[in-house]
Amino acid sequence: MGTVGSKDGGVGMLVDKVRDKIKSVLDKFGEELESFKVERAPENFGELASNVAFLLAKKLKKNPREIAERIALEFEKDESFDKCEVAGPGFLNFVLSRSEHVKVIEKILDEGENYGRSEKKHMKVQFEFASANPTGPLTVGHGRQAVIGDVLSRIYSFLGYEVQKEMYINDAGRQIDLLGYSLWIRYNQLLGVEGLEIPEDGYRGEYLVDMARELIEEIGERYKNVWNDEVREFFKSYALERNLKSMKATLKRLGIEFDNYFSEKSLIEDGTVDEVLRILNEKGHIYEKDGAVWFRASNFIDDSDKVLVKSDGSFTYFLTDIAYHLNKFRRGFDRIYDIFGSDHHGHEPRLQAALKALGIPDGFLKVIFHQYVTLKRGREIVKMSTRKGEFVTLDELIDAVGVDAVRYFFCMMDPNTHLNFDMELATKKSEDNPVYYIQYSYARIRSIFRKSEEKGIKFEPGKGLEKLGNSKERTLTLSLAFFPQALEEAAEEFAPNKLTNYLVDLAARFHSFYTENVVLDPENPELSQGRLNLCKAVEIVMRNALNLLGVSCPERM
RNA sequence: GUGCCUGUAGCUCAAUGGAUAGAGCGCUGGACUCCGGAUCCAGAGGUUGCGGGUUCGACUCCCGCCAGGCACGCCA
Repeated sequence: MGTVGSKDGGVGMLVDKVRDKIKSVLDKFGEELESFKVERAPENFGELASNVAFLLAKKLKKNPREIAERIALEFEKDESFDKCEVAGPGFLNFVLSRSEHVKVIEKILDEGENYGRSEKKHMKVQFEFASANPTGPLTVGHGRQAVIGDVLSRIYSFLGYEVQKEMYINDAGRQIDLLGYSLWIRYNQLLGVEGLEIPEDGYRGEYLVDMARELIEEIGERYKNVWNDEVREFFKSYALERNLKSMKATLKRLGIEFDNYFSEKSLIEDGTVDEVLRILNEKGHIYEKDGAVWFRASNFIDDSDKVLVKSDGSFTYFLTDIAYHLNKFRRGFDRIYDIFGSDHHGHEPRLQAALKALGIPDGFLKVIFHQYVTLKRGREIVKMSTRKGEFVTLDELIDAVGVDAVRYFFCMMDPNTHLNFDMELATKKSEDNPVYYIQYSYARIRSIFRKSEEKGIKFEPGKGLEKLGNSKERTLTLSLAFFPQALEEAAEEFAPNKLTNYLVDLAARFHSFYTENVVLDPENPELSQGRLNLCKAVEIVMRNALNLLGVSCPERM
């Protein structure tokens, strides 16, 4: 099945129980199957279901129903199962015994904040994300990438990987030159110098005017009408530092901090870029044409050759990025995950080609793409562009809807789909908001525990679990057992929305349970204890999940 | 023109080749003298963009169209 796995060799306990049993039955039959499904059964089809009979039927060229019935017989003698039925064309539907359900809750109470965590995998991986050009404030689009990267990092870490979060700083190249020059122009404009205009492809955002104003306070008119190499470097590095600082501050508001920041310029200065050129040259993968140095991408992929060194002698972003990945490889990572906006998708094939040319193994780099965010104010679509300076910044969005909503909303949809973010709706803070729905269920549980003391029912961990067993209790417990599987799917598919979907479902099942069952009933102390324990298990799973999402767990709302 | 992503209920989105395609919002109608009604229960709502193909079985895989987004630079 999965490559991620957990310390029990896969997923939730109940699922493992079924899986192991099926395996042993197959073994008894002298058969073997590479993989088969064990999943949550639809309503009215038991608790868990497997498609194993279909797969075996295909292999043996027999009737799936007959095979399913033979397998089902083997389950009748097993005390861990209350029921095993054949349904439809050959599905196997299982109902687990009460003692198996009890074990789930006991395990969660026992493991607490470690429930769902996997043992160390001794795999060193890196997530690189939010590597926006430090040429202006982070936009909403960057925010989506940052949150996805941060949540995936948290999940992978929880699942036993050694994870490093890194941000690449594009502090070399033409964009930074333009940034510095744009700032110099704003500076001079404020000082009353006439006839200066920011170039067409320069940075026109208001933030540079503010920055120039502060710069004047710091250094006065020292660089008025002065433009030379020294001044250029000064404005470049000043603008860069300031932008970087504000980017970090914004991300920190969202609870995102990096383990490492990596400078593009350092790759030029330490010779890695030259080394890449040398290696590629030795291997015959580059050539000169029109005064530029080209990479033979066409030898590896269906694409045209790409420039590495421009005719003016400067390096392309592509070249430094190759050097960057060579550096990552040498740092000993087992795997690199780059998170890119979809507008960079054309970059991946040639980067992969270059890594291949350098002799870096296939599969070292995995690129995760996310589609961009369409920001709306009501019906009006807000067009975002850093360079023109028309954007709603990530900071503004956080101001408007809060950290929890921002993080949750960026996670709640498949990264591969376009995200419509209606600020008007998000600022409503109404019950439309799934994050409130989930947090409300958490606060409700906390409230029950506060109430329990008032009612004189002291919570006793592990007590009364055998009293549980009605349908709401069972379905809720089943959901708890699926938490590790939800995490695994989120990790394997790089889809934080698997986790948000899991949480909404868990919250709904809790609310439903809560409505039908009185938890604190002085007339039934044993049952009250059982239900309190179930609530505690839900609380633990919710907290673990919310922590991975970076969303807060309110005691009260 | 070429490549990538997307197309599912009125809207926003789910559904590792499986059972009757599911949630939320909105709409209609119900539910606390009781642990938090920011909740719950029920109902209406579908030719999964269109057309072929693969097979026991397709929203899912393959081919061809249509629509939207993105990218096709000696920008990053």
